[in-house]
Amino acid sequence: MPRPSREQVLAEIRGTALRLFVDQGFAATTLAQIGAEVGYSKSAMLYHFGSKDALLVAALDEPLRRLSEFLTATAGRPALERLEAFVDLVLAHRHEALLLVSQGPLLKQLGTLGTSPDDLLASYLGDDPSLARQVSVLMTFTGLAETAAALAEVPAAELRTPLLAVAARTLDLVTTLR
Amino acid sequence: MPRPSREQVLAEIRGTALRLFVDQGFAATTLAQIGAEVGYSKSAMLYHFGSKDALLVAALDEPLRRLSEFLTATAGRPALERLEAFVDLVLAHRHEALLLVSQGPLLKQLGTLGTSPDDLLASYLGDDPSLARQVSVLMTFTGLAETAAALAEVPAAELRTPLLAVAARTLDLVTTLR
DNA sequence: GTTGAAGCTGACCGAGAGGTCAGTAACCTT
DNA sequence: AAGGTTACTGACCTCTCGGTCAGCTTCAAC
Repeated sequence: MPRPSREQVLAEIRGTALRLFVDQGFAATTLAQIGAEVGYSKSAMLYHFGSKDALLVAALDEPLRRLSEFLTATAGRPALERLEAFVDLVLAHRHEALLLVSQGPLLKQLGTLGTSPDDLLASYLGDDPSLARQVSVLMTFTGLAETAAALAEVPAAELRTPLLAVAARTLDLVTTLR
Repeated sequence: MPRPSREQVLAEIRGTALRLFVDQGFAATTLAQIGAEVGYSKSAMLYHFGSKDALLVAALDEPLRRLSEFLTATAGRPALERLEAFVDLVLAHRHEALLLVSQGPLLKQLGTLGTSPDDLLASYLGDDPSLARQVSVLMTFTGLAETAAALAEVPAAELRTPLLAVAARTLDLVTTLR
């Protein structure tokens, strides 16, 4: 069989690294461990990404861009429709979502990221940055990510409906639903 | 001035360790760093607790007991009253709450804890372990902890009302509210 | 066939981690 | 005053980590 292209290899490394960072934490994850899971040596990780920090940044870059694009693309949509798309996005990328909400301090001290989680929150807040609204959005955002990750064994198709119903309540969109 | 009692010193170490574990992650936190913050050496941490893992267990023991006691004590109460007390508990111990929800894998591989987070969830679930109910409770539990921690600069008195309102919606207790 | 770049490895290095241990100072107890 | 326990330190050990480097193989270009 043909050996995989460079971008395929890099993508696999990024994905594996991200998963391990989420499961064990960034500091507790070893370059050698990441390498072993994808069938390469620790040196190969450093050859491709230069440093462990750079690997984290690279692994976060795509999810962050996808999320950022989603937020701008759905900025004008009706709230419920937007939420629906957001739930699907979280379900499709549970690991990434969890990392973004649960590793706040780590991401802040990293600095070199294009978009910060705070920007994303502000983008969802829209024109109402009241404390009540902040709490609603934060509860939804973090709750969705944590819950989808905690119920990792439940398939997305099964999890989608209850997740959407609860999130709609949290955001006070129930009247729209009924 | 009289030098602090043994239990005072131990409690201060546990509290500082817990805060650093939450802020930086367990693996990224150093015994020397914990020691420096409380004015002792790394060796003193090991003298008092024996190992870094044992310090984590010791630091988690009291919060877990408090939470466990709360759950059994309020098991029979009306849902809204129970939620109110729970919000107050989370607000009073934001660091502990965040550690419990965000470091799931770490706690599991620890093993030596008296009560596991899963037990606590089951205790709140009561007699309805349906997926919809699980999602509701998980969203509330994790969302509250993450949100209270994310808005660390907002005082508890100010955060209490919006937090309670949103959590009540998430748990579908709004009719009770109105 | 030669050349040179790309991909990757394994040996190595320095730093920093948790943990051990002998020793010391302060404090009871008798 | 003496003895013993408690609290704590600093030197040291060992291990593991991220990172560097020289060198090996593969393969495309010419």
